[in-house]
Amino acid sequence: MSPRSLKRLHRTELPVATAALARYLIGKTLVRELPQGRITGRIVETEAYLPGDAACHAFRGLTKRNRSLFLEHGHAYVYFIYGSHFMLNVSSGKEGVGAGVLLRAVEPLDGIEWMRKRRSTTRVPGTMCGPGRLAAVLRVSMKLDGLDLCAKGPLWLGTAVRPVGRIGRSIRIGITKDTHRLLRFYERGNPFVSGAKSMRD
DNA sequence: CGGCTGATGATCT
DNA sequence: GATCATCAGCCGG
Repeated sequence: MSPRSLKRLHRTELPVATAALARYLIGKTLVRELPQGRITGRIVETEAYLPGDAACHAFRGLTKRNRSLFLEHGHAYVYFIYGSHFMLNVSSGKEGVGAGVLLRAVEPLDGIEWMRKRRSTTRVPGTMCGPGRLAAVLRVSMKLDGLDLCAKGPLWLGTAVRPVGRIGRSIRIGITKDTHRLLRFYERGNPFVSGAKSMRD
């Protein structure tokens, strides 16, 4: 099920603006190359973190931790939080602009059996719903921070394998600043989207 | 389903 | 010392 038609997204086709990129990435493919094989998933939920947005990690300027957010759009920004989870983001904006898109949920496409072994849970459907679970299954860690997701490598963005459904929009999940902004995007009705039921319709 | 809580460690004040 | 873009487990309805 890894069709030849799966191609890397070219940087020139990625929207530069953060919210536009967050919306654009819904339905696209996330590809993880591992020694054990390839895992692919369909991106079904994202959140935008804009310049001037108090919830964005770049809000207070460049630091060692958030420097990848300032890379040209299409690079990975990975960080560690709550003592146990890695979060995977796609940088947005031109080089020097601190903004990005958090990948919150992916619908499993290929490599599902291997993914399940990675997680010692009895729950089957929610394998990659939620940013922490997503990173755990795809073995995303700080080693991937700063990676070019438009280039051949261990993690990259690919074209959609099937048409995207209706896209919903809501407030972002789990933040404490700038909470009212409608910067979360998701494919409506997709069972792999995280959050409460009301946040999936 | 929805709501709550403790775990856990890097980062910044 | 506080904060934090979360999660699993547990509880009540």
